[in-house]
Amino acid sequence: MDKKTEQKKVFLDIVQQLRQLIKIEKIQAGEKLPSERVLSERLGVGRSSVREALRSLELLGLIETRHGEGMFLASTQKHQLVEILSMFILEGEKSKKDVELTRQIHEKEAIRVISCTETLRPLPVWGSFFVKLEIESTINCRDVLREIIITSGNRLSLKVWFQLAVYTGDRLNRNSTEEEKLIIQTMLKSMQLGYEKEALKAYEQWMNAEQGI
Amino acid sequence: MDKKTEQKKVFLDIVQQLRQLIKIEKIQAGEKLPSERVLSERLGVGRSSVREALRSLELLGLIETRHGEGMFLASTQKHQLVEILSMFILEGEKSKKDVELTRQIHEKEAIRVISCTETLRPLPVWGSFFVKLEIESTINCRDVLREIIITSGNRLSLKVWFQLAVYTGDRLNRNSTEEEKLIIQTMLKSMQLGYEKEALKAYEQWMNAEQGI
DNA sequence: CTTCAAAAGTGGCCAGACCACTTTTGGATT
DNA sequence: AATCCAAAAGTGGTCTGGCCACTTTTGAAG
Repeated sequence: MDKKTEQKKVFLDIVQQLRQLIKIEKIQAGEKLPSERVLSERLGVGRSSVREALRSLELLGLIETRHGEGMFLASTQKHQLVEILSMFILEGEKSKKDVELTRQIHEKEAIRVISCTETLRPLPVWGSFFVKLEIESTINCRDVLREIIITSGNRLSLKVWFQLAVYTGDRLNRNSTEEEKLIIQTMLKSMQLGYEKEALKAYEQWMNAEQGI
Repeated sequence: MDKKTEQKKVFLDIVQQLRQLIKIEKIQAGEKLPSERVLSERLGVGRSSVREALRSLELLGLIETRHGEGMFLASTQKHQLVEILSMFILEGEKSKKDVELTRQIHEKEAIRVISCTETLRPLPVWGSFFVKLEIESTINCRDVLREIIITSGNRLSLKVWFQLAVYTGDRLNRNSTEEEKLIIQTMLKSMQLGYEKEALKAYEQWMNAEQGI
């Protein structure tokens, strides 16, 4: 069913797989990534395709390359806007509440965009989520939200969100409760069906349930 | 002296040259770009390097590729040709469209918050706006939006918005047209009365009208 | 003039080669 | 044994050429 979205763009697929790999191997900022040749072999694709993906990530500032040494996961904060945000956060000018609310602004908008965009809803990434939700008894909250923002397609929004998510820390980067899992399932299902209101309602429910954690 | 700034990466250099090419040849949004092979020859580099640059721009959403057809400048909103090149912030690595969309995310949320919050709606600031709209034949677009964001009460959101607004520049910091003025009046009125949907509808209308400016 | 298959043009992807640079290695020197 | 240094290995940077899949154009047959 997802044939048409799968047949395209190997280099985009590689970008996804790289993110998986970084997660699985727990590669931290500043640490070394596998070499191009190794990635090429491990992923079963040509080196040039790997390079296309890596160069894209480099232009996004997500990785650094050092000639003769290798590639490294970029230390965060290269973006002007991001720096400003960080300054604001460190100043503690207001409360965590504003950070949280602002983060949620981006999350809600992403949900709206996806729910209202025909071409975004049937993406294979959702399928993998549903499978995971079936198999696993829990799921990482931040991962779900990040995937949603990424899929919405606004890369600047993603950058802003990511910084805010980092600040939110372990209150976001944690496994869901059983109750939350059900809500998340409802939300994703609604998004996929294009039910914007239901999706947002589930999202609100999720965020409220989170308060008790 | 500029040892460290010297262009080692060909693919980054190509990104720059593409920007020049688009400017010189006056290629507009939606129009076709030279083929990879032509670019390769014209820029005197290998096709694989050209592809690394192009794929990076694609991931950034600046160009679209259609298999068998060619590559096209991403058709964002129908801007005037004036500063298509400013769609690129090569150091900032973000596209104009994303900046605008992200800015609007914050604006819309502020409108929602105000419309749904009893204590925010009757604020005196709105009164002064209505007076001004009565007397003056026009009003500064940025001022209106800034006031809305400020009133919504999320200071972090305001900071983010302000940075984005600076970047948007004179397309935002300008006086409204007669048509816009009426829309703005409708929007403010709706907000004050708590009519969220109507307010957002007017906002959308405003932003769409802005495209023609 | 219409039809439609072949050709041309284009992006997608891969394999191999060479270069420049850095790190590692292992033998020679002290 | 410790040190030093040149060779080897590892890695990113780039180019060439090839093959495939897809779209548009072309030109000959009807």
